[in-house]
Amino acid sequence: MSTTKPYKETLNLPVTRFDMKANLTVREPERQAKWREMDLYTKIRENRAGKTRRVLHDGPPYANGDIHMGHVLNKVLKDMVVRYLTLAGYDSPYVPGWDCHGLPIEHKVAKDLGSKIAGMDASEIRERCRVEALKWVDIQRKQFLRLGISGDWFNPYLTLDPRYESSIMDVLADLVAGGYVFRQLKPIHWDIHDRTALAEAELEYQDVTSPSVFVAFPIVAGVPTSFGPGEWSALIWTTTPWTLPANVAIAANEHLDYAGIRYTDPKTGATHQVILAADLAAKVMGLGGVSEYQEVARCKGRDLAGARYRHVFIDRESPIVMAQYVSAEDGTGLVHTAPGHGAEDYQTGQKYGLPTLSPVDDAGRFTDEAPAELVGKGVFQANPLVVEMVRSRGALFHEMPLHHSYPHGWRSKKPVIFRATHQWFISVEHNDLRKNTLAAIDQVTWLPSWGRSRIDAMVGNRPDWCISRQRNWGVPIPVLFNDQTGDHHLTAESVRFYRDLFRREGADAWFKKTAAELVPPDLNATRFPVESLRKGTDILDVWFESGSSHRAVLAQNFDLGYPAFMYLEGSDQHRGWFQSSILTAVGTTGRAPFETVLTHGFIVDEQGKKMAKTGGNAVSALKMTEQYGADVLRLYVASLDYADDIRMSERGIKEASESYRKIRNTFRYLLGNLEDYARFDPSTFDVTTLREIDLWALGQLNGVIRDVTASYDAFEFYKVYQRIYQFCAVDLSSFYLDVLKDRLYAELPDGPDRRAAQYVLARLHEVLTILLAPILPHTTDELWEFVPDREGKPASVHLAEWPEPDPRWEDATREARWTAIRSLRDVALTALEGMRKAKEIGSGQEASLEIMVPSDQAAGIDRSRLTTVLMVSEVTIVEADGLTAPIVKASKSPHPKCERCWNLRPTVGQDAEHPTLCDRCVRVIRALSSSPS
RNA sequence: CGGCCCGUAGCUUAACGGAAGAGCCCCCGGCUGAUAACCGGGAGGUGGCGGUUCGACUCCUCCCGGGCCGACCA
Repeated sequence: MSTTKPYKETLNLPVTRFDMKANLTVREPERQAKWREMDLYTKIRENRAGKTRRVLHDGPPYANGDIHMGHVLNKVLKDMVVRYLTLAGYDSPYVPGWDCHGLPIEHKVAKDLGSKIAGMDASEIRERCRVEALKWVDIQRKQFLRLGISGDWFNPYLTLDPRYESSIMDVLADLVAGGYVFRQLKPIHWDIHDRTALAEAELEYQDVTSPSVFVAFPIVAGVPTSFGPGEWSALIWTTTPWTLPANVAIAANEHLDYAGIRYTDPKTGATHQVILAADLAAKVMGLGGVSEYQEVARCKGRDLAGARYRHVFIDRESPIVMAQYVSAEDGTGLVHTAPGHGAEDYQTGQKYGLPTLSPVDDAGRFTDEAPAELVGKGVFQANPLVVEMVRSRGALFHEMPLHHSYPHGWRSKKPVIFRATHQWFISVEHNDLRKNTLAAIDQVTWLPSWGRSRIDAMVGNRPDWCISRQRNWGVPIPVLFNDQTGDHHLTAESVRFYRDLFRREGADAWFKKTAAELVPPDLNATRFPVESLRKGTDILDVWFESGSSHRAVLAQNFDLGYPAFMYLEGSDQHRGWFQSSILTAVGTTGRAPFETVLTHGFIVDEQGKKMAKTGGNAVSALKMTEQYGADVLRLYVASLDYADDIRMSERGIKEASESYRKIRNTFRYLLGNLEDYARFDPSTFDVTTLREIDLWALGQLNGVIRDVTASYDAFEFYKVYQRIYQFCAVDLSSFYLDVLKDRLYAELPDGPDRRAAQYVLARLHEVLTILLAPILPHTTDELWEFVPDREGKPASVHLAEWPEPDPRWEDATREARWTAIRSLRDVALTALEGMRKAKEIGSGQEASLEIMVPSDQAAGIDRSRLTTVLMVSEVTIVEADGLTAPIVKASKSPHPKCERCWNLRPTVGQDAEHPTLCDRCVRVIRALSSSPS
C-alpha cells in the first residue's frame, strides 16, 4: 500500500443497506404480510404467557363506513398502549371488536330495499343487515391492519356473534334478577302513517302551519294571597291543541316573575283574571287584542308551586309544577304539560309522579279514553274540535296560526307525534344503582382527571335508562305476552333460558321461532295459554349491547379476565360506552369493569373547528395513509397531546413526515457506522476503552430511557416523542454524532477507539429502536433486522425486552462537566459563526480557538479533548481572573490541512513518506499497510 | 341554555405564583466523506379587558373563540 491509492479509500465512511428513502407505502404492507406469515401476534402471546395481565378492552367501532381520522387516533393510541405494555413485560392481549347491530345499518338496508321492505319479515331484514355489517367489519379490519394495529384481528368480538348475544342475555338476566328492569309508559316519536316508532335520527324537520292557542285553566287553589279575591286562571300556550286531553300539569319556572293580569274582553266586555309570565304580559295581551288590562299583583314562579287548577273540558284537577326549562321566550311562561306527548313533559311527569296519559292509538286516532267528542278522530283532524271545546267553555283567550318547523318521518314525510307506549327501563334508583355507580366511579382512575367529574355529573343526573327500541336489527328483549290479558313474562329464569338458546342458535331464534316454540320452563301455562301467547317485538338499546362487553368479552368467551386494565375512548363515551358499561357492571357485579379510563379529544381542523365527516375540511385517513404511510400518521398521533382536541391538518402530517425522516436518518447514520460491527456483545466489551464523551452519551441515553419509560407509563406519548426527537436532533445529530465522525471515519477500523464508538452506537440503536417500537412498529422492526447481532436476539423488535438504564454510566459529576463543555461549545460556535460571516473560514476545522476561562472554572474543563469536541484545528486555554463566563477568540488556523482526515493539524507535513497527513493518519496508514489484509 | 374541557411563536410543545424555554417550519450562512442529507446563526409568542399579588402563562371575574355531552324549538 502506498500513496498511489487515494487516502480516501482508507477511511471508514458510512455504508448501509438501510435505505434513506422510507417508501412506507410499499414497505409497510410487505412487513405486515410478514408478521401475518410468522404469526407474530401469537408469538407475542406465547412470549408473554404467564406474565401479569393488563388488558386494554377495545370499545367497538360501529361497523359502517370507511375509517376516518377519529378511528386512526383512537386505534393508534390503543395500539401504542398495548405495544408498550407488551414490551414492558406485561401480557397484554388485544381483541378488537365491532358494534354490529343498530339503526344506521338497518336504516341503510331499508333505504336500499325501498318499497320491497313491505313484504319482508324481520328475519329477512335481519339477514340483510348481517351481511351489511360483516361487509364493513371486513373492510375496516383491512384498514386497521394497514395502520399496523396489533391484535387478534381474525378472532374479533362481534356483537352479532351468538356467543356475544348470549352474554347480553346473561347480563339482562342478572339485572332482571336484581329487580332493576321494569316496564312503563314513555312518549316516543311515532309515525301515524307508517304506524311505527321513529328514532331521533329518522326525523326530518319541515315547516308547517299549526293552530296555536292560548288557553286559560281556572285555578282552584293556591293562588298567592297577594293576588286578592276573584277567579284566577293560568294562561298557557300550545301549538298542539290535540294534546290538551292529556294535560296533567302546568309548568312554571321558579325563578321567573309572574303577573296577575285583570283584563276586559274586547268582545264581551267581561272582566277576567289570568296569570302569566310578567315579561310576556304585554305581548300576549296585544296578541289577544286586549287593550284594557292592568297588573294586579306579581309573584315568583315558586310562589305558584302546589297551586291546583281544573282542566278545561275534563273533570280533573292538576297541579302547577316547577320546571327549569320553562322560559319567558315564547308563549306565556306557563307550559301545558302532557307527559304522554312530550319528552320534557315526561321528565317533569316522572319528577312529580304525574300520570302518563296518551289516549291515542297507533294510527293516531283518539281511543275511548279520550272525551267522547274526540274518540276515533285523528289527532290532527281533532285540533279544531279541541279548540272548539276550549272556546265553548269560555277558556280560549286567543287562537292564531303559527308557522314553525315540525318533525316528519323520513319515509312517510308525514308529521310525527309524541305518543306514549310501553317501554323497558333499567331503574337507576332501585337497589341504589346510581349511588353504587357513583361509588364505583370513585374507584376508577380517570385520565385526564376531569373525566371523573364529567361522568359523575352525567350519572348523577341521568334518568332511568330506557333499554327498549322498536326496531328489527338487534338483540330482542325476550318477553312473552298474553294477548288477551296483556300480562307479560320476563324473568331471570326465562332470560337465562334464552341465553342458552341464543348461544346455540343466535338471537335470530327469537325471530324465526313461533311464540309456542319459545316457551321458557318457568312460564305458567294457565296464565299464558299457548293460543294467546305473543312474542315481544322490541330489541335492546345497542348501548346495552356494547355496555355488556365486559361480560361478553372480558368475563366470558375470550379468556381476557375481568375487570379490564383500561378502556380508552373519545370523551363522548362518558355518556356512551363508559356509562353503559359501568351501569351494567355495577348492577351485575357491584364494581366498575375497568381500572383506568383514558379519554382523548376530538379531531378538529386547522382552525380548531369541528371536522365534518365528509368533504369540506375533513382530512381523509385512507388518503393520508396511502400518501404518507402508517408510521408517519402514527408519529403524528404520538406527537399530539390527545387530552385536548386535536387540530389535524395535512400540513401537520407533512411536518410529522419531516420528523420521521430526521429520525430515520439518525438511525441510518448509526447503521452506516455499524456495518462492520458484526456482533454487539455488552458482556465482553472492554468498557475502559470508552472515552469521556462516550460515557456521557451513554449516561444521556439512561436519562432518555428513564424519561421515556415514565412518559409511557403515564400514556403521555407526545412526551415520548418530544424527548426522543430532541435527543436525536440535539444530543446526537448535532453534537455527539458530529463529534464522533473523526473517530469513526479516520481511526483504525477495528481499533479500540472506533470500536468503543461503535459500541455506543449499537447501544443507542438498540435502545432507541425499542423505545420507538410502540409508535413506529414498521420502521423499528425494519431497523431491528439491521441491529448488530447479539446473544438471543428475538426475531422481531416486538418480542424484545424493554431497556433499562445501565447504572455503570450514571455519574452526576461527569454530566455537569459536559453541560459546561456544551455551553462552552455554544460560545465557541458563535465565535466561529462570526468568522464564517466574515468569509474568513468555512468549516470550523479551519479555525484555532483561544479560550479564556475564569480561573475558578478552569479546573472543571476537560481540556484534553476540546479540539475534538469543538471540532476545530486547535484550542488554547488561558486562565483569566475577573471573568464570569468563558470568552472565546477565534482566528484562522496556521496549520495545513491533512489530506486524509481534513483536520488542520500542526503535525501535517512532519512525515516524509506521507507529507500531506497528520500524525494520527500516518499512524493509521502504517497500521493498515502492515496488517495482513 | 346547562355540565365538562381547551386557548403559549406559523406548527408540536415546556415553564412549584419567581428572568417565557425547546424542536420543527421559515430566513441567512457553511459543508460537500449522513448529500432527496449534515452543521451553524437569526427572526418569531402567553386570545382580550379587569382583579388578587412585591411578582400572574399560572389564581379570580367577565368577554371573545373553540370542542364534547345534554337540553331547547310548548
